[in-house]
Amino acid sequence: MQRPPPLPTEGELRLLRVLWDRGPSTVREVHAVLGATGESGYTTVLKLLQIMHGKGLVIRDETSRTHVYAAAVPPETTQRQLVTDLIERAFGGSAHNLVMQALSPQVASREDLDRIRALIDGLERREAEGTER
Amino acid sequence: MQRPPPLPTEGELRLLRVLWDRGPSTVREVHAVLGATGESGYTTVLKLLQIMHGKGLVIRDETSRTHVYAAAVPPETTQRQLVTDLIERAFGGSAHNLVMQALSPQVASREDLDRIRALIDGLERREAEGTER
DNA sequence: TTCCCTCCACGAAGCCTTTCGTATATGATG
DNA sequence: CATCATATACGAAAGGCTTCGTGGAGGGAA
Repeated sequence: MQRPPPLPTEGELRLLRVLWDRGPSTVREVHAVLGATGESGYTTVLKLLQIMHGKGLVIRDETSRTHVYAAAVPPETTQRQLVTDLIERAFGGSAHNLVMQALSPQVASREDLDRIRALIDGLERREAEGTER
Repeated sequence: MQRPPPLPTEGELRLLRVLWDRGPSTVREVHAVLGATGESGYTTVLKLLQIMHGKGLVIRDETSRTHVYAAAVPPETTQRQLVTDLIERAFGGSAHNLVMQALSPQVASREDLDRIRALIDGLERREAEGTER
């Protein structure tokens, strides 16, 4: 039995996002993507991926000499954990309070609000149907 | 001119929540609240409050010998910063993606969903009126 | 005044995260 | 086989967070 991986740190999350975007990747590939933006040494990326492997945040294929890393869990799972954690730490455990802040115009763009409304519409419709039957 | 205070760390947020709940408080009072739950040494709380004062996260009244600490910013401001930060780090900058995760049943309770729907209803109504005129 | 209790200030230790330099192994090339 | 480029592994340093021990100052009680 294996416990779920811990929450990723700041830097780990940066790498995870690359792996989620690209799918399984070598260290060099991940480094190339990051080099475009934040700049990080090659061995730094390598070390971090090794640590993440130790934590169970990523899995890797070692059959070829150049290992291929992949995220161990889908983005939704990690994102849900992060949201849950933030709700717990900063919003007294209430998802409602968090959403309220997320909907403030300083945070959500016009497009965000439109899409969120559509989301809620769908949610309400599905629930209404469920209630009728 | 003074820059806004940085994002609070985990431990700092714990103390901030006490100050937001209680209003201005002495070290001893904050410590008493935390002692009920997480258990933290008195000097630990003191030291952390001092650091937070240095960072501008809290203000303090030093007129009496026992200083009185208060949060420097209202909870909404910090919460908005935290949400924005998380959206940036984990959701590719899209508030919509975050709200989607927050609305998942594993995160939001039935009460949360009800209240969020009411929130959206109000938001839509206000916007509809604005559109008509 | 003297004693004692409470409070703040300071410093240091332990831990984690992040970064990178260096050493070692592997495979291709001549 | 010797050489070179590239990959991984290892270790250490720097910085930040959290914790607490100790020292010294202040104010009330005897």
